[in-house]
Amino acid sequence: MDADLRQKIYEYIEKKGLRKTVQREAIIQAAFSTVEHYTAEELIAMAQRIEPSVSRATVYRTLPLLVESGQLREIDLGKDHKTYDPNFVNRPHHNHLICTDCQKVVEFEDHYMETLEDCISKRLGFSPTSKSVRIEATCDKLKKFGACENKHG
Amino acid sequence: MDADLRQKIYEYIEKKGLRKTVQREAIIQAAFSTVEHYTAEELIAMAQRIEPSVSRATVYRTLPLLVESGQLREIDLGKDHKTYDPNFVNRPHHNHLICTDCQKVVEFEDHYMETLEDCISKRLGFSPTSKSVRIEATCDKLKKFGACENKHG
DNA sequence: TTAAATGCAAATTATTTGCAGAAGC
DNA sequence: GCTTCTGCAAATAATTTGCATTTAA
Repeated sequence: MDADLRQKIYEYIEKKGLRKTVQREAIIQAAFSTVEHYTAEELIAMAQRIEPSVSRATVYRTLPLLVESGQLREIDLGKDHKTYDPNFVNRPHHNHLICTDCQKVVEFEDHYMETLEDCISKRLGFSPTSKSVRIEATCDKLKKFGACENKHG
Repeated sequence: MDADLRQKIYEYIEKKGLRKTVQREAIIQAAFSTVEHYTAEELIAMAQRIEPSVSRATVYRTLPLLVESGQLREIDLGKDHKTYDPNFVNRPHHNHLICTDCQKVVEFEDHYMETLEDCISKRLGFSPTSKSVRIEATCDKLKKFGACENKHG
């Protein structure tokens, strides 16, 4: 886990007058031990592997902290649950493309979109704080070869 | 309500071998009687004003039909419920900006984004089927004048 | 010491579903 | 007449919360 990231989180926790607990420690450890997206439920499992006393409630209470601190991003992939993305610290401007064939999520960066976002917001009289771009798309491989990497069945 | 839109929906219903019922009729009527975004719950109320026998279950069962038919769009505004947008037929390429001060949703169109979407998808080996761009932003008016149109309190 | 954090289990909220009766074709 | 639809009420699933207890500072 990135030392700088850890420091930023603890700075945030301290600034807020919050406390350092073994459960939080484990959740933070787990939250940034991967570059994969995960759900709250998955994070519970990951954190419990580090510290079995971590409960569902504490994870659900800690997730908003990590998001507020700016180190973790909550993204919407069109599912009925929230998804968390630990990669925004390293790549703050990336977006997501979701394959409608295999549900795979591909991250991509595009700097024109940043510029556009600024233009649009200014044109409308706003200052952008965050954006989310989600593109759903079909896999060209599937169409050509009848197969898609992750496609089941 | 747009006659063409109505026709397209009924074409879809017929093509699917589905039936025309008073409840569906009322829900369709309600769904396209406004240009405002609405939630499922709000649509229930609107439809019941037209036909009191409309139930929650039927609205929830009809919404996916309207979305599949391509006449209604399900959008995500970062709330814990789905939002429906009846304006995509007229403005298929619009996106949404959400004011973090007053929660107002501003629709905007940008054709560069369309182009970008195509480029990005092709670059990655996909064909886009739908995109959603959501920008969250603070209101410049609020910053300058300490007021934001819809801001409460 | 004292305010904050925890686990548990119950509550909440949006949405879905099973079923028996009603209605379209 | 045979399905499809419907309303109802119960089920589901993700997330939140109240409370008694524990723990960090």
